[in-house]
Amino acid sequence: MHLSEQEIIRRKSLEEFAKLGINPYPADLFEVNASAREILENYERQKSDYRQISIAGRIMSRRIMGNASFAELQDETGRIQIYIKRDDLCPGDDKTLYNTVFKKLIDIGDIVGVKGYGFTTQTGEISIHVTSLTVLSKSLRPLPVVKETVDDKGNVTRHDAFTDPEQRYRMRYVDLVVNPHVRETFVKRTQLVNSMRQYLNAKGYLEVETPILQPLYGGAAARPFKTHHNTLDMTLYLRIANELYLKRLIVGGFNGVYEFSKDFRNEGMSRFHNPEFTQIELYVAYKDYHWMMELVEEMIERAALELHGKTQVKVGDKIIDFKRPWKRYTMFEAIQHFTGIDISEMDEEALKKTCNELQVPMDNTMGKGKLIDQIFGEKCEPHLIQPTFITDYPVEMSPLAKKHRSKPGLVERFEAICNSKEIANAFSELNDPIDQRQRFEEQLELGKRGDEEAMTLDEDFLRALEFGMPPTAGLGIGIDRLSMIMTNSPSIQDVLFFPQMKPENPVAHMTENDFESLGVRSDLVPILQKLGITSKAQLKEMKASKLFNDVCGLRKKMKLDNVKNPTMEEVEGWLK
RNA sequence: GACUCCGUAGCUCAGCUGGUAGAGCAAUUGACUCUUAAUCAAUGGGUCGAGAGUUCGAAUCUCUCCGGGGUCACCA
Repeated sequence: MHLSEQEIIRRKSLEEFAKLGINPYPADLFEVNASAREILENYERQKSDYRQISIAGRIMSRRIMGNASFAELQDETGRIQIYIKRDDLCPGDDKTLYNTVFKKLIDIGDIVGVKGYGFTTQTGEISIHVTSLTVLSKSLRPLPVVKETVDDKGNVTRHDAFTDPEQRYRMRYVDLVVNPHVRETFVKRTQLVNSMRQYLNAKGYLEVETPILQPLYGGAAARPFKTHHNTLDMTLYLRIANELYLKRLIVGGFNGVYEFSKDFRNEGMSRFHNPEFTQIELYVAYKDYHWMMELVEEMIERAALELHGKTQVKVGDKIIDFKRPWKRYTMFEAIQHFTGIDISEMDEEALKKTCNELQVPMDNTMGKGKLIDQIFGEKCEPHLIQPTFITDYPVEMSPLAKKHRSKPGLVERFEAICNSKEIANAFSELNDPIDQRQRFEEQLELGKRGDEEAMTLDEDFLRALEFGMPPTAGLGIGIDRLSMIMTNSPSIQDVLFFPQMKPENPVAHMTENDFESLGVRSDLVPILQKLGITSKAQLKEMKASKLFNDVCGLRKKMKLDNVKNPTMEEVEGWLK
C-alpha cells in the first residue's frame, strides 16, 4: 500500500501512543453533556451551566503558542474553540499529555473528548478552557483544511475549500466533515420528507411498503434494471414505480395509502437523473385530480414554510414562491398563452405544421399526443418558473389515467411544474378495467414497434381492477427534484448522499508480498516502489545492471542508510 | 450516446510558444501562555490520471484509454 508522507507520520503516531500506553481507539463510552451550538447560544445567559462541560468532536484547526494553544472542535452542531493551557491540563510534573500527546500526536481530523469550563477570550469568543483531554479516534488520513475569513461586512470567504465534485461525491464523509452547507442540505431533505409524512399521516393515510423486486415492471414508461432470483429461477426487475401495487391496496379497501419509494430506471444520467431516485406516491379513494391539486399545493406550501419559515425559496438567481393558490393552465391554454396559437382543435397534420412554424423539432413517428407534448416542452416549460399546474394531457401519453369527463382525447391529469421541471404528476386514476386493458394493449403495440419504454400488460393488476377499484386520485412527487429546489442545489448529486459513480480505477501497485515472492528483501521494497515498478512484467523487462544501479542510487538518495544494497546476483535472481 | 472543458503535493491552484516541477494552506523541527486564514525561522513532500508516439529532451505537442464536470440527446 502506497502511503503519503503525512499518512506515514500519522501511522507512526500510533506507535508513540502505544509506547505511552494510550489506546487511540478506546472502547469506553465518552459522556457528552453539551454541544457546540448550545454552548455558543446559551453561555452568555447561563454561565453557571457551563462549569463542567464534557464535549466530543473532531479537531479542525490548531493554533499552538508554546505552553498554551487554541484549537477548534467540531461536533454535529458546529465548531467551538477550545483553549488548552499546559499547566491546567497537566497540573503535576508530568507534562506529557500536553507536550507530546496534544502538540505532537494529535492532528487535524482526530476525534477527541474534552472536559472543561466555559469562558470568553479577550477577543470575545466563547470558548472551553480544557482541563481534561481524551483521544477517541486517531485519524490516519489528512483532512482537507478549509479556513475561513470574515470581512467587516460579515461576508465569509473560504480558503482552499474542498470543491472537486468527484472527490466530494466519492468521499461524501469528507465532504460532510469540511463543508457545513452539505450537512444543511441533507438535513433539509429529511425535514422535507418528514413534513410531507406528517401532513399525510395527519390526514389518516397509511404509509405502506410494496415490492422493490417485481416480476413485471409497470406504472411508468422507462427501461428497468433486470436481475435474477436463483431459487425461483426467474427474472425480476427493480421497480420503476410502485403505482400498480398501491392501487391494488386501494382495491383492497384502504382509503389512502402512500409510500416513499426508491425507484430505479436504467436510463441516461444527468444533473436531473440518477439511476435510483426517490418518489412519493399517494393514492386516495373517492377523490379526483382537482382535489389532488389542492392537496399538493397545501402540502408543499407547508413544507416550504417549515423549511424556510416563509413560502419563498431562493433557487439560483430566482425566487420561487410556493404560496397558494398556484397558477393553473390546461395544456392547451398554456400553449396558447406562450405561443398565441390555439391547437385544441388541430389534427395531426395541423400540429406538424405548427411544429414547423414554431421551429419545434419533431419527426414523423410522433403521434398527436407526442406532438402536443413536444410543443409544450419546447415553448412552455422553460417559462414556468413559479409553481404551476398544467392539466388535461393527451390520452396517448397517459395509459393509467382516466379519460377526461368532458374533453375527448384528453385525460384527467396534471403536472406541477416548478423551475421548468416537473415536480409532481397526478391523475384521476383509470379504474375501468375494460378501458385499462385496451390501453395496455395499445402499449403492447408500441412495444412491438420497438418502443423500449412501453408498458407491459399486468394481468394481475387487471384482475384487481376487475374486482372493482373506487374512483381514486393518485399522485407522484419526485423527492430529489423537490429537494433540489428546496435546498437551492443545481445538481441531483447534491441531494443524494451517494450519487451513482463509475468505480474508481484501482491504481495498479505491487504489494510487499508480490515483491517478496520474487525474492526481494522487504527493506528494499520501498525503493522498488519508488522506482515506479507496478507489475511483475515491467520488472522482468528490466536489465539487471540498470536495475542494480537504480536501486543502489535510490537507496542513497532516499537516505536509507541502514538498508544494505543488494548484490548483483540478488538482482539477477529477481528477474529470473 | 454526441460535443466540450478538466485531471500537477493531503487541499486549493500556478507552470503548458517543449529544457530535470512551484506557491499558499497542511506536514516535520524549533521559538512563542488569549490565538482565530495566529505569527516567526528552517526542512521535507510529486508514478504532473494511464499508455503509446513525435523529439537529443514531454507536465507541456499528437493519438488512444480511464475518471470527472458542463451542454445537448435520451428520459412523463
